Amino acid sequence: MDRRIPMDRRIPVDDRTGRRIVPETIRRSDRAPENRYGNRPTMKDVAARAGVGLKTVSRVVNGEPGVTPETERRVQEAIDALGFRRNDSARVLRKGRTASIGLVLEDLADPFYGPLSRAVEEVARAHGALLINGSSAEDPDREQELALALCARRVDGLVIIPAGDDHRYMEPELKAGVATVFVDRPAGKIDADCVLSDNFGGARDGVAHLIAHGHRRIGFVGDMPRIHTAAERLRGYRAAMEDAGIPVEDSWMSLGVTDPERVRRAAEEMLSGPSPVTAIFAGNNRVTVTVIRVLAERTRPVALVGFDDIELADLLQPGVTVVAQDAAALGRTAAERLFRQLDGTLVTPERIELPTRLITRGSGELPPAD
Amino acid sequence: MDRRIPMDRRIPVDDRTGRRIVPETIRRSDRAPENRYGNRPTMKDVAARAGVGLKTVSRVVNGEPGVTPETERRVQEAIDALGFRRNDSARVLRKGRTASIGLVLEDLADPFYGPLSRAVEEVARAHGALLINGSSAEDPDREQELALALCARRVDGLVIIPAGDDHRYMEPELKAGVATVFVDRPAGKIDADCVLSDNFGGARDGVAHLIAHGHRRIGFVGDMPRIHTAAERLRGYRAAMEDAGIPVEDSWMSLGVTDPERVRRAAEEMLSGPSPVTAIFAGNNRVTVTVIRVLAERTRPVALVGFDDIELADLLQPGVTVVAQDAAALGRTAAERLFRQLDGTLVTPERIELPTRLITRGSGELPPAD
DNA sequence: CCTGGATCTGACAACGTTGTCCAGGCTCTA
DNA sequence: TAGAGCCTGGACAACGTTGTCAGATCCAGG
Repeated sequence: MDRRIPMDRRIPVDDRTGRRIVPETIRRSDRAPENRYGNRPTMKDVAARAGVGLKTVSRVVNGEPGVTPETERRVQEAIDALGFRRNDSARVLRKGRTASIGLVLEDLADPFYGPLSRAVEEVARAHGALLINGSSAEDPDREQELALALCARRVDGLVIIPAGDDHRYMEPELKAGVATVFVDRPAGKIDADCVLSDNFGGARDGVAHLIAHGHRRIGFVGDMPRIHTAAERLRGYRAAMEDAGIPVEDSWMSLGVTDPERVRRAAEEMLSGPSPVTAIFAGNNRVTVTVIRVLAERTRPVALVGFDDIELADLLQPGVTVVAQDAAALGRTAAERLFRQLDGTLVTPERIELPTRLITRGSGELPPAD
Repeated sequence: MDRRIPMDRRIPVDDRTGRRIVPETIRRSDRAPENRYGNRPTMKDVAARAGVGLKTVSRVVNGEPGVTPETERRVQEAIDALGFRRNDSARVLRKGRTASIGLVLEDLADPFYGPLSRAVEEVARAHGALLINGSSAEDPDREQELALALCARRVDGLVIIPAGDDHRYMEPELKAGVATVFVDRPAGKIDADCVLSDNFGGARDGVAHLIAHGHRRIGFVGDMPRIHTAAERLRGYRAAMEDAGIPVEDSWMSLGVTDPERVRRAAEEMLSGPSPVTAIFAGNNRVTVTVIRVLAERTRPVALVGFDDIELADLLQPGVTVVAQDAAALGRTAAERLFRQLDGTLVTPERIELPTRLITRGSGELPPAD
């Protein structure tokens, strides 16, 4: 066996100075110095300027031990002089954790999601993670596209407010270890963590509240039953009516109509039909607002309970009685579960339901005006 | 000069076998083959399974030409079988553009920022970019921390709603080519793109509106003048008063008080002092809400104009007259300018002011009740 | 049968960071 | 003063992708 060290394996040495030649460095310097992030200096540049090795710079940047104060000072100086900022993209590639989580919202312009999103962000921040988000605009395809784009970014986890009802597209991702929590609405066709409001119980209590105040002809204005929350609230309405032994007439229900103009018409119809309702249960905040407008134009008082709280509800005449969800708690709970999945503390998917709260302000306590 | 190659610089050789030791490679192969993103397959894995080269997979994934349909089918099959998803982190590192922009908000729970943020997201989406965001919670340090963290992620650009008034920390980033637009409030101490509402003009018009309805003793409840928007609105108030030749009394102004309880006290004081105001101009949406509450408890009617529109303002008694900003337009304009910076279409920083709109609903048209 | 092009394919080197491991200098003890 | 053990610093190979470039393969035309 040949034990000689082949010549060409030796470190190349400059003939004149005797200094070792590090070919990479030399080649790099005579290329156009433009690198792609504008013109960001890299650790290599910092190292060259400080006259230290690459890894030493890395150590300083990451506060790792094993660097003399003097060296550290030199490196820090070079960092400041060059305006160096570590490239987290590269870091992520190397480390495998991105320290970021994704949030797939339904619509940020809906005031319900502001506090929810804010709560998720706070939890993420507490765990040192950034939040990447996007809105599905209630479109299942867009939800999927967004969720998968976030997975391609290798977010550590995903909080999803579902627009669709089939989430099998997430299966490979779940298998690959992407922590995932569905919030506000459950996941469809897969087994995953969900954090929901008690939509059924909340609606049932709200309607029962109206019944307790003497109403029997109670209208329900809700969203498409395809949406889980809408279906549950409808179920709550039916349950409360059934518990009270009141048969529900079809003309008292409006389902799946959401744009204000048509909600308005639906409400007006149930108020003036052959057996007009004396109270309305509104299935979500946007419907509630429209119904308030309709009722404001009428003289006969009609009782109203809305699902979701709305700002200024207490200042209206009468104040609006609502079944309030705690949007912030939903977001917080979901995000916390997500990080517990990442810890490994949490393994089995669960469905968590947070209670709702009936807030009486007047509109729900009006007696029936027959 | 010593021209010898030091022995210890030679490639290490195993004493017994004489073979060169390549430590990394050898060690790696007997390490667990688990890679870090859970266990994601890479292009290499796909290539191996499809029996093609790495680059061919890349070509298929990116829809590049030059792949036989048959090869493409094989690759696609392998991709599906393995559940491969391209790692955008690595892609970003290679390509230099992240196709993501950052948004530094003040507070997502504030309803004003929902539509703004949503508008930014829509524009980003139209340009194929993701949105990474975070809230500064009105804390300048947190704003800086967040903005720099986003830069470290190498976002292509940044939309910032400033909390602080010194943005020199962004200088190296701007120099490095990070597109940046400040929105709602201007950048401090640096020259950068800003998209603002016409806070001065809006406030002046709002106050002039009150004056036109006969008011002379008009209160101003605003935020800290350190905040640009607050300062401008105060300036608008003063200008309108001066234009009308009305000297302003100190007791009519509350500046920098923001928590509801203290706003309430401030409002009550200016309503019951020695020269009580007959109208109030509220400097932002949160103040407006609190003032509405105070006025609702009083019998003497007091006129009110608020800056920022609030939901349901039309349903209160009386309807609340406001100076409305177009939050969505602010966001859209800012984001569009950002992408034009990235295009290279836009070079010189500019300050853009969007007009506000006075919406009369009743509260601002009440006559003075002396 | 060879040549010349047009396809298609794959090796290889980046991108900027971090983990591993070794070298060289130092201090401390025997 | 040697040997053992620390401390500091640096070389090098990943991470998973894409750009470059050159090698295969094929077919038509001479």
